[in-house]
Amino acid sequence: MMSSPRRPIILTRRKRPFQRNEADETQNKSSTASGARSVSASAQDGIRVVDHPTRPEALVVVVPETAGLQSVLDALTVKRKEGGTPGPNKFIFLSGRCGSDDEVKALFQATSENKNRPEAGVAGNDQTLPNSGCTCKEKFDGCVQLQEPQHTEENPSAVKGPLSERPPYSYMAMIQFAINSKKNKMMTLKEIYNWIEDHFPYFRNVAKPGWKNAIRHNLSLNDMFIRERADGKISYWTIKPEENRGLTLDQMYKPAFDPVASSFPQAMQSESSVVVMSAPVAEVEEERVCIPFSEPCNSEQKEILRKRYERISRRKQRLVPLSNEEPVLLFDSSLVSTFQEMECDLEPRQDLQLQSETFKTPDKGSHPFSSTPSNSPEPWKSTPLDKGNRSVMDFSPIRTPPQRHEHSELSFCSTPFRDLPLFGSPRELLASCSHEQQTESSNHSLTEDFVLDTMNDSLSNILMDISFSGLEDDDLDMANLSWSQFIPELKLDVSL
Amino acid sequence: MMSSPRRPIILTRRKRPFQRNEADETQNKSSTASGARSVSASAQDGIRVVDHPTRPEALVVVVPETAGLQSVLDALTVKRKEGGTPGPNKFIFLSGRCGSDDEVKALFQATSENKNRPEAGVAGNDQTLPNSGCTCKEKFDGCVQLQEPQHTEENPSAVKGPLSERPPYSYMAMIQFAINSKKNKMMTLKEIYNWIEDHFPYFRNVAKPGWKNAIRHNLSLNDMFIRERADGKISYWTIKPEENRGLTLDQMYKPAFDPVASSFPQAMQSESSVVVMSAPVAEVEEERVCIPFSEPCNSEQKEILRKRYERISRRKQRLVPLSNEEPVLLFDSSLVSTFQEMECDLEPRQDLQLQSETFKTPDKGSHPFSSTPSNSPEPWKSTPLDKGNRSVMDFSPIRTPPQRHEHSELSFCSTPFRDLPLFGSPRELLASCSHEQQTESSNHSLTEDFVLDTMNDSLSNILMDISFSGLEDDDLDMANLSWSQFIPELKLDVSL
DNA sequence: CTTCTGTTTATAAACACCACA
DNA sequence: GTTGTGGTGTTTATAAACAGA
Ligand SMILES: [Mg+2]
Ligand SMILES: [Mg+2]
Repeated sequence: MMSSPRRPIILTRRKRPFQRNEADETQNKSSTASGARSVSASAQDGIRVVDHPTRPEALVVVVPETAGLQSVLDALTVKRKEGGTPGPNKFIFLSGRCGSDDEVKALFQATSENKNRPEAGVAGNDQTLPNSGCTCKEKFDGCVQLQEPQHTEENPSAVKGPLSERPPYSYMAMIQFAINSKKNKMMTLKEIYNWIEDHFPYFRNVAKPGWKNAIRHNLSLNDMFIRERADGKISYWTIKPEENRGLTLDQMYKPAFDPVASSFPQAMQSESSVVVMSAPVAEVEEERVCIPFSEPCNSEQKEILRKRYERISRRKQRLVPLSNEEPVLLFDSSLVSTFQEMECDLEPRQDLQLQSETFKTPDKGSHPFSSTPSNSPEPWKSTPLDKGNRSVMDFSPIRTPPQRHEHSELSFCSTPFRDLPLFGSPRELLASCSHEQQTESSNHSLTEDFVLDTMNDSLSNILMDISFSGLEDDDLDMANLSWSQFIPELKLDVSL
Repeated sequence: MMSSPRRPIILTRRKRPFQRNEADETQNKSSTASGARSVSASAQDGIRVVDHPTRPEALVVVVPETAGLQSVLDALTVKRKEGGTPGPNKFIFLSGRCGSDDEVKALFQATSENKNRPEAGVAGNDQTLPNSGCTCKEKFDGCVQLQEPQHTEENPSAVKGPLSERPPYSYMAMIQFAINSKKNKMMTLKEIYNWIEDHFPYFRNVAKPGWKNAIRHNLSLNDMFIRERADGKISYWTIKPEENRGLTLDQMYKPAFDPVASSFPQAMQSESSVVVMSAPVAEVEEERVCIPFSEPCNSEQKEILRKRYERISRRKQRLVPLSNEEPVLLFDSSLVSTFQEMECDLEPRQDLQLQSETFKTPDKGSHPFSSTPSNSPEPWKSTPLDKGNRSVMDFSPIRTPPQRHEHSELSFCSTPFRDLPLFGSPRELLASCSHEQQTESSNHSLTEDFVLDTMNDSLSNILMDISFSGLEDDDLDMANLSWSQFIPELKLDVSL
């Protein structure tokens, strides 16, 4: 029934194209009119740059595998000249053959439309936030919360497909989803409960009440979740900004049984690769977040990338791909091979057997011979062929090596994207990018970093957040930093 | 049967004097001849300074409650003049009325005699350490491992009283005991297993094999335990030096059923207080480890001390005293009242009831109403009157606020006491001690720090380790730093 | 007094990784 | 060389006790 206790298993590599079910174009109801500029695809070397349908600060870049990095930069430069000054600062790269621009936009419309749900219709608990002395800015568009479509009371049973299947996300992941869904990135415990119950009815309907204990346990135990007390009595849970990957539920791809996310166009489900990465929100000076591209990479380069990965992620154990009914996010296999040796040989999976009873209740067996309690020494009753049931999503907090400050005090009015700019200028980004290497082998190109940082988020989620403070929407005084000025510099560094 | 999962419950406040059983003076077999100097008690104001029976670097200072700090310093100065140059640098303070000097020495003989057990007689696994390319110094006397009395094969059944009662120590504590028992403060996993099995036969005899899983789990999860790989294949587990409290099993007081530790003189079991604290081994510059004395302390001072405690200890939740069959370490109640409001009103404890079945097997109940699974909403089947079953020992790692370095590389030949001196000079100690305060209320005296740092180790274990590098036994070139020169400075600072 | 929130430990489990047979 | 295999290490889940508001 319940899946195994260990579940970093989030986004898994898929083997075949999805079994696409039909009810697709039914929910194209999202905000195509709100922030969507027109699709302006500048076809250079087959590259197409498409506005994100709902997020004006984001661009979707469709890159064929044959296209070089130079072409991408050119295309972005052209696109930059078309747009206004506070242009997009987030880039979602799709590598591989994709359908039309509308299909690309529909792709992100579907996933960014976050489960139409009344955000404040549950119990009225959420009103505590805007009223309790919090003077946050009301409109902040750099954040993730794109929904609020004022659907009052849809059928909450349609939120998840089977209505009560346990989501494939760990508690740590779900808490991050919940907190990152708020503008100010802070939630009370009760709000977290409600968010999870609303988005995953499993916990409201079938889970034992102990799941709330588990939530509290995770909040306390994980260093990335910190409690901040307002002057009043209520305390909010936040995510350490320097460890926040900005993960949100809408970044996750929902498998076919999800009626909302299943509207992927068929053409994209075969060979495309979606690479979306959330950069850490706080200051990141040592490790760079770069565009992932598949470049050939020899073994020692792999080793360098592996070590670099270990510096960035707190995770000590590598993640590996695969599974079928877990949520899947498509990506190009050539990206994987640089870090994990292409273990895509998944067996046909004789599914069932004791499928529904693999969860072993504790205290039952008292296996007297193995120190790991479940390593049943009788091999005939082991769970059949769990190989292949692997994943690649890394929800672990970001490791920030020096850990300079013990975490800032409670700052209510801060939107992390604004108060904690990644860099003061594009030149700072590039300087730190090449500065990092010069101690050891200083001759590997920038594209290696791309691949590396792909590994950092386990090849699944790379949203490049350049997000200079000078380019923020309301800091237009500094916005004369030309975006196209940034592109040639990057080009220069790469060609070196 | 098994006690509750949550067990920071280590050293508990006791209510009445112990039921002292008789087999006491039988094991005075320890190394009185080895490093024991003669008892030289300099009675000033009733203070007696006694050499530690087995540890030449340590002094036992018996301080009546009426004695002032000045008297202690005078007594230590006198004692210093008697000894040689590399004099003792560890001080164990006994406050309260104690017996004769021999009784005092017998006290520490009994407890420091660490469970006579052949250290290499189990399976031969321990030989990996001295042979595997480790070039550690063979003789290091600043460490804890005092046993090795070459008792080949005593009855291992006599190690613990009931032969298979679960020890009251958490896994984290036991791992610290194990690792700190080694000279070089590093152990392989197998060595840790063996040490625990040898010292607590419960795990060899009655525990389910899952306890080894728990050990590994603790090693991995706790940041204070770090794995260091030699160039070879074996990997050692160590304790982050800056978080190591130096806890050892022989610092713990064993209750009466323990035949070894039960040899406390009767006179000391009534009103004495043992205060032993291990200073962190690594560099500690912000927070001072000071002598605990009971000084009157008003409420705002308490608040300062409480906040300071929170800076030092990683523990977020206060510890509270009490229990009866748990190991007990005596301490003066006036020390407690400064931090924890003297909650010594323990009920008479109607002991049994479902005493032997309080451990609830998971998955049994499915309590559908409380998010903490065991909060059985039926109050009639709750465990009876657990109030009073409290403790005060803090095994949590020491919090080092800035966390400057990511932990040094694997240094095999280092003995932490030598390589990581606490201070370069006594003056540095005092400077940092008074330097710490000057930001806020700079007028509270040094004795407040004493009380505070008592709180840090939960009023139970304070071993003052002054341990200047210049006073180390083989660095005699710098040893002309007079010890008596240090004492007046401290005196000056205190009287200020 | 209870309930909710928060902290800490214990235990089971899955699985990754690796030395070694 | 490959290939299991068992020991070691990491991570998550769950139950539980208990502190504190
Ligand atoms: Mg936390
Ligand atoms: Mg660890």
